Amino acid sequence: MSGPELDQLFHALADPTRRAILSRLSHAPASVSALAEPLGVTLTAISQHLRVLETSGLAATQKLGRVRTCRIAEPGFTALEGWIASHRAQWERRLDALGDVLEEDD
Amino acid sequence: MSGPELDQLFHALADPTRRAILSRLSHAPASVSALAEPLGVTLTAISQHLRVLETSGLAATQKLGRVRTCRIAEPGFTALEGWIASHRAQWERRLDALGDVLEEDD
DNA sequence: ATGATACTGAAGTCATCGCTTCATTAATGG
DNA sequence: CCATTAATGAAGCGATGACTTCAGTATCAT
Repeated sequence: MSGPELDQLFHALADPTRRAILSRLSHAPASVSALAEPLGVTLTAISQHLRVLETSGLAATQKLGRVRTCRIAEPGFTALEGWIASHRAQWERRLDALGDVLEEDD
Repeated sequence: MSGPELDQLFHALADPTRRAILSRLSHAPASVSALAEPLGVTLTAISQHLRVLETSGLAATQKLGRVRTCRIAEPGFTALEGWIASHRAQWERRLDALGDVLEEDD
């Protein structure tokens, strides 16, 4: 889970169209055309988004004939949860420590 | 947890300098100067990063005198974990379904 | 008051992003 | 074989991103 990989991962998730694609794929696999149809963008745009999702490990695709079938992939989500898990402990300790200080507020 | 908020959140996390800031702050609060020192960038750059982190709910700052003290904030991380939690079930169901199909691979 | 310290605002630069159009390749169906 | 369909490559465009420098504003110490 190196730095550039995390850059790619979070960057991939930062775009609403890509998150919509992921949401769609988490329901069922789909072709590029099927993904494009409800999103109001070009096939080309979807292809580009898919490349981003693929290199960040969030989606995987497979071309059979002229149809590319896209689905959710594991490595991206594993990396995401791994990063959060590796920081959660410190966050919670820090946020608890803040709670002690913030008793004058609110 | 609306769309634009998620955009901001993931965008904030996509930058290595900002993640370094968060990592530092998850250890202890720090001033802007203290954050800048080990990162090899300008004070101005840190100020700009802090604005991003603050609007995405990942950090909070407070200026006393001429020193701005920065610390981890809760809403950002809550939103992050909330988003993941709301998708994990479908992902896992999907990835399990893939496992059944991927017996020809690897 | 004076000078140093801690930061912020404005403006500019260079790279990257998301998207489009146009052209092309490749597979499929009549 | 020919037309349609599915997708990709190339190139360009407007917008945004990360960063810098330079100039300013407060605050603090002496």
